[in-house]
Amino acid sequence: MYANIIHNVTKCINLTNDEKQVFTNLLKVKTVPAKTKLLEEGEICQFEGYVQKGCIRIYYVNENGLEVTVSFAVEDWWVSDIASFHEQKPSRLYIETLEDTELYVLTPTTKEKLLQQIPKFERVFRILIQRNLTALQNRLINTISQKAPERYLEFIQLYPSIPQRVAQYYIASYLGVSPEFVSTIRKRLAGK
Amino acid sequence: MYANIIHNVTKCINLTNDEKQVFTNLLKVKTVPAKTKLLEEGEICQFEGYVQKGCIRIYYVNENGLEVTVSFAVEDWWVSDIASFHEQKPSRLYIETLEDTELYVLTPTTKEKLLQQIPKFERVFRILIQRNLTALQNRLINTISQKAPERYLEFIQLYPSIPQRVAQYYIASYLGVSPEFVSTIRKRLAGK
DNA sequence: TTCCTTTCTTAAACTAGTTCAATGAACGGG
DNA sequence: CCCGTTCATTGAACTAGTTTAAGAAAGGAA
Repeated sequence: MYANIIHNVTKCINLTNDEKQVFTNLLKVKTVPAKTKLLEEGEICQFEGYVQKGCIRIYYVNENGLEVTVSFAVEDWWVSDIASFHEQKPSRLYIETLEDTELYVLTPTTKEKLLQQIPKFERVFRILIQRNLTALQNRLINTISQKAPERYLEFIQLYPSIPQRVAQYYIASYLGVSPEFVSTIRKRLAGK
Repeated sequence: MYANIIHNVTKCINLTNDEKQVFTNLLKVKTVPAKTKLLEEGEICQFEGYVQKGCIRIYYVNENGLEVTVSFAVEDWWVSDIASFHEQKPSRLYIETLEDTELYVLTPTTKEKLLQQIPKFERVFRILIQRNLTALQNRLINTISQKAPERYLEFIQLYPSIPQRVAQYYIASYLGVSPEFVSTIRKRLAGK
């Protein structure tokens, strides 16, 4: 049952069987139907979740009501608003399931217990946040320096399963173009 | 001499006089002339620096040779490639002074010593990286959801001193527009 | 000062992407 | 099974931003 998440974590640190036990005992299983909001703007994020199954979207709504998808999370990704979770301050983001989803979650309390009992987990979370930072930096650079068709190609490299799974306007809101223009891009690329 | 950096750090944690002493003893003062590269793509970043005086630019050069300015750092900002520094892996970024600059730097060694002797500094660095993440997220959202003139206005809010200090094409490469279009934006805004 | 170099501005022609509106495809509910 | 809804496609008219090229300002070195 916990094979995936254990595999994910042991890429960063080694765990004894006892430690694996302690870890998985602290996880809460959360099963959520599609189209459910796990976090809304203004709320304080109380979870860090590992996606066992399903698909999630993290997005921001700007002053004009325009949605910007910051990232997706599918199987084997972690999802949270890290800043809101750590500093226990209101989030600017929405987090929403796009499919029926199964998560393993840590709350501030269980995460603290985990770090007390197995301090080397600090490393796991530091690596997660650094990866997050690097990914975001790359995304920013690409957004600024590349045209939409190139960004689309990189997108499907990063999330190969997403185009089959979610509505096209979510992809548009990730790429920062109109849904119509995603159609145009696809037609052009198919033509080659 | 170290008043600024102490003030910066004590916004996150309290320090006794002894601890302040330990901290500042571990800092290396680095004086760098303008137009000097502190880090180039492919190198491993060996510093985290606090800007005591001067102005620095962090940028990325993409496949087509186009430069994208990721951020600036002026007085009271920290500067580093966090991912490269922590994981001791090659950087994708360039870091360059735009003015004669005075930095207080930590190396991997001195940072480790600092954390051993005053573990509560962990908190300072965790907050730095989280702020970095939040700032980057906001920047991405703005880049995607706003037009260039709005982005320009937010830019001068974030870095009020920069337009007077650096060439306009650096601002253009931060905003993701051509230098000519920055001219156009300025003319339009001045006209109001 | 003068000259040279670097940066900034302006305008005209162009390209990337948007908006609007209409049509078409896919899907779930009764 | 049909019907309503939601999403994707297409095209035409439009807007934001680029490119190129030329000239004007500004700054530094001799």
